Amino acid sequence: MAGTRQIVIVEDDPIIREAFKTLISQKSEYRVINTYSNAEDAIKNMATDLPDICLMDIELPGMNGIDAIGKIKKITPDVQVIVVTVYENDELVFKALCEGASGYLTKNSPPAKIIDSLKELENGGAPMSTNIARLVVSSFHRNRQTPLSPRELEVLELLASGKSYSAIADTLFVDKETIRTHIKNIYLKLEVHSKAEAIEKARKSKYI
Amino acid sequence: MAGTRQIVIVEDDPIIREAFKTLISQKSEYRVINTYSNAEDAIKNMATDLPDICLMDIELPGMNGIDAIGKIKKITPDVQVIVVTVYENDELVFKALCEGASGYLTKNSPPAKIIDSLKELENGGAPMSTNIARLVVSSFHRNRQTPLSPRELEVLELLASGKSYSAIADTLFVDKETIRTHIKNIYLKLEVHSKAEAIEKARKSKYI
DNA sequence: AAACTCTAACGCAATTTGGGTGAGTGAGTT
DNA sequence: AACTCACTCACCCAAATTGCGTTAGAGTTT
Repeated sequence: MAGTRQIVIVEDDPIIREAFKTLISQKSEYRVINTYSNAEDAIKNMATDLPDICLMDIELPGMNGIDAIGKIKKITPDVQVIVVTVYENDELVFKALCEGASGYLTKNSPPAKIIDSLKELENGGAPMSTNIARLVVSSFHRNRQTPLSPRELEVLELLASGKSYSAIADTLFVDKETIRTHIKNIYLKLEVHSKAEAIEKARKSKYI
Repeated sequence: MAGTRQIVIVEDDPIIREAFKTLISQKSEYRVINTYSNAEDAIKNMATDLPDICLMDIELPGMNGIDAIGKIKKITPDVQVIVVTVYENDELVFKALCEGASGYLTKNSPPAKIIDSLKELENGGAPMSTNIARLVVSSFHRNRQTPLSPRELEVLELLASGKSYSAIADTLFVDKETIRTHIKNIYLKLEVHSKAEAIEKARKSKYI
C-alpha cells in the first residue's frame, strides 16, 4: 500500500537540516524518521532506518555525499537517494547519478519543489532542477562541429566498441585496408597516435 | 528581450495538431507560426520558419521524427526540439536525445504540462515526462549484481577506453601479465572470447 | 579545377591478443 | 584450521593487430 513514506535527511548544516525536516513533516504522507549531520552515521543506521527516500547533501564533513550514495545503494538498494546541494557542476551530477542517485536538486529550489520531488519519485520519476535536467539531456547530444567525415565517425564508433580493424571491415563490408586508411586519417585529423587517444578525444569532444 | 516565442508543430494527426495549436495559442508569449503533417515539409521550411521551438511527433508518414530531429539540428542548430509522442520505448528516447532533442513528452501529458514545458525550455531546462526522466536518469545507473570483481571492473573499463594491456598495466601500476590474467578471467566470467564481445556484454548488462 | 570522401594496395616492424598452465600472498569465511 | 577469492606474476606459443609511409582511382561537391 501507499502508506507513509519514511525519509532520512543527511545534511551537515543544522539550520537547513531542520528546515527540511519541518518542511517535509508538514505533509502527512511523509515522515522524517532520522536526520544525520554526516554520511558515516547515516550509513551505519541505514539498514535499520530502512527509509524509502534519503535526501543527501554533497558537501559533508568526512565522507562526501557522492561516495555515500554508493555505500547506501550497496547496503539498501531500494532506498531512493535524492541529492540536494548547491553544486551544479557537471562532473558531480554525473558521478552522483552513476552512483545511483534517483534525483538531483539544487538548494535554491523553492520549498514546494522539494515536496513535489518526493511525489515525483513515488510516481516513478526522477526529480531534477531545471539546470540539472538540461545537463543530463545535453550529455546525450553530439557535437555537430566535427572534423571527421560521416564514414570516419562510423569507423571510430566501431573502434570505440572494441572491434578490431578486420571486424570493422566486416561490419562495413569493405576491405581491411580501407579501414586502416580511415583510421590513419582519423588519427591525423584528431592529432593523436593511438586508439586510446582517439577514443578519449572523440568522447571528450562528443564526436561519438 | 524575451519577446514572443515562435513555434512549429510537426504532427500527422490533424486533431491533435490543431489541439496543440489551440492550446499554445492561448498564451500570448507563444505563437504557432506553422504546423506540418510530415517531417519533409517541416524540414524544407525550417530555414525560413526559423522557430525557437519545434514540437515533433515520432510516428509520421515518410521520414520518422527521430531522423527529422537530426536533419533539423543540422540546418538550424538553435531550434529546440521537443518530442511529443505516445512511445515510451527506451531506445526511441535515447535516439531522440542523441539526435539533439531538448525534451521528451508523452502524449498523455496534461495540456498544462505542455505549456509548462515551453516555459521550462526558456529557463534552460529539459522538459520530460515523469517516466522519461526516470529512464534517462536510470541510464546512468550501474548494475550492482556483477560477476566481476572490483579490480576486474576497473580493468574492463580501461579496456573499454581503448587502452592496450600494457597501457592498462601502467595505469594500474601492475605487471602486464597481471592484466592478462584479469582479462582472461573476465572473459571466462562473461563467457566471451574477445575484447569486443566483453565490452558489448558489459555495456549491455551495465557492468560498466 | 580544386577539395573532399571513400575505397584499396603494399611493405614493414613492433606490439598485442587469446589461450594454456602454474603459483604465491593476503583477506575473509566457514 | 581449511577453504575460497581476489590479486598478483611468470612462461610458452602462434596468429593477428596496430601504426606509419606512400600511392592512387572513382566519385561528389563547391
